[in-house]
Amino acid sequence: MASGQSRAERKEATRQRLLDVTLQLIGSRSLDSISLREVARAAGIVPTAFYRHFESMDQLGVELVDECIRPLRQMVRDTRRGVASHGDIIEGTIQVLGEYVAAHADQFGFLIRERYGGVRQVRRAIDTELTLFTSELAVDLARLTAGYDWSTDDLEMTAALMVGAMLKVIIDLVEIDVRPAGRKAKAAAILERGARQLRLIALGMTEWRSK
Amino acid sequence: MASGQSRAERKEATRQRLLDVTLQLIGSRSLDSISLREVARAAGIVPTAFYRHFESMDQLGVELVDECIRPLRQMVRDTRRGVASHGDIIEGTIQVLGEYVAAHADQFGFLIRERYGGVRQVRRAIDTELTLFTSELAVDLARLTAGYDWSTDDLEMTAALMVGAMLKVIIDLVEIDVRPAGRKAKAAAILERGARQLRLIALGMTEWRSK
DNA sequence: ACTTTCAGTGAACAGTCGTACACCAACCAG
DNA sequence: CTGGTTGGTGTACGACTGTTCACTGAAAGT
Repeated sequence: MASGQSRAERKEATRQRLLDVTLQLIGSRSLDSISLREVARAAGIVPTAFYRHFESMDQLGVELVDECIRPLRQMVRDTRRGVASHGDIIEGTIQVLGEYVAAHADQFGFLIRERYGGVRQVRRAIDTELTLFTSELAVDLARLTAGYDWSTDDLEMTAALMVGAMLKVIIDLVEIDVRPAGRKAKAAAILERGARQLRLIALGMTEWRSK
Repeated sequence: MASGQSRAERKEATRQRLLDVTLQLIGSRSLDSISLREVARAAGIVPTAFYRHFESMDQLGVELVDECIRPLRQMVRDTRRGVASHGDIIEGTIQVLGEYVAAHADQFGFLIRERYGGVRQVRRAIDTELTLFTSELAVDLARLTAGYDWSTDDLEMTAALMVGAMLKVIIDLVEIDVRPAGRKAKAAAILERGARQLRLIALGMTEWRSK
């Protein structure tokens, strides 16, 4: 352990280590089945030193959500950019989705597992982000349906349906990702199915009229 | 505690009590954050007596899934019956859904929370049931799309999309159900949104052609 | 150079946990 | 009536938990 760092840097390093080992320790268990001592042990510090960085495991959980959601935000941004250049919106979205989930399987696994099972604060943090995601998609849809005067309610419900479908794709991807026997083929099938579901919805949109 | 029962009946009674208190103890926590001792305490027996009924909390969890899924099966059956008598399939389905979730909020809450966060065996038990549900819907859809020669893949992906949407409805219903401020109105809004999502999908189906 | 700050230490605490074991006493079959 | 079966009891054990407290020593501020 070379130590050519300032004190603040050292602190930030262990803090990050605590977050990292927690994520990796989680594997496929729930956050609140992991003890503070266990995390400290894995991070190579004494239990009491944990409190120099977080006041509880719950708080660590909330900050872990933030960190896991950052790549998700990046994904959304990239998708929107990719959309501008590609002709097929759905194909582009699905492709980006596949890449990001593969690159951040641990983080997505954590988010999925804590979405409903976790502590209230953690659940809330995830839920907020997801709602935000949905509204952003609704805005995009408004652009696409301009001229058909869709109600905001209809836009929101369609966006929610699409986000739900994408979420299911992510979940399925993460679930196969753990044991990589024929991983690529399975992933492709899941993505393809998601794409078809989006197309089906898009097809419905062409016929839909807000009443 | 009047005891005008046979020994077998007494045993079954405490067994059921263990399942009941676990479900009610779960409230909004995860199953594996509940200790064997806690359950025994709530059921009014000594910790060691727990082993006369289940060999571990995990096994109790699996059996609890079975018990919680029974009303779900009933719901599916009722829905299909209701469909035969009603003109509007979607409207009927949604209505039955709303009633069943309201009547079994605890059970559904448990299933939702353990769907991704729980122990492997519990997750598997829930997943199996859900997959079965989807295939049954696919069969129903095959009847409706007869003449348009849909591929089985397309039937399955459409059924999955619909089940996903319904699942989201259930989740939203359970989440508001805990604090009943304006519960009825919110529930109605959620159900209405779910109905519209199903209609949007149905609309897409009329335009879809399997390639 | 001197003092303050503070990330990390190590021992100790009161609890809770799962489980093993010997022990009842009420039921039931013979 | 009798003897085995078996839910349920009570005690005990070692392991692990979150948190307290006084501490150390190197970096940072002056």
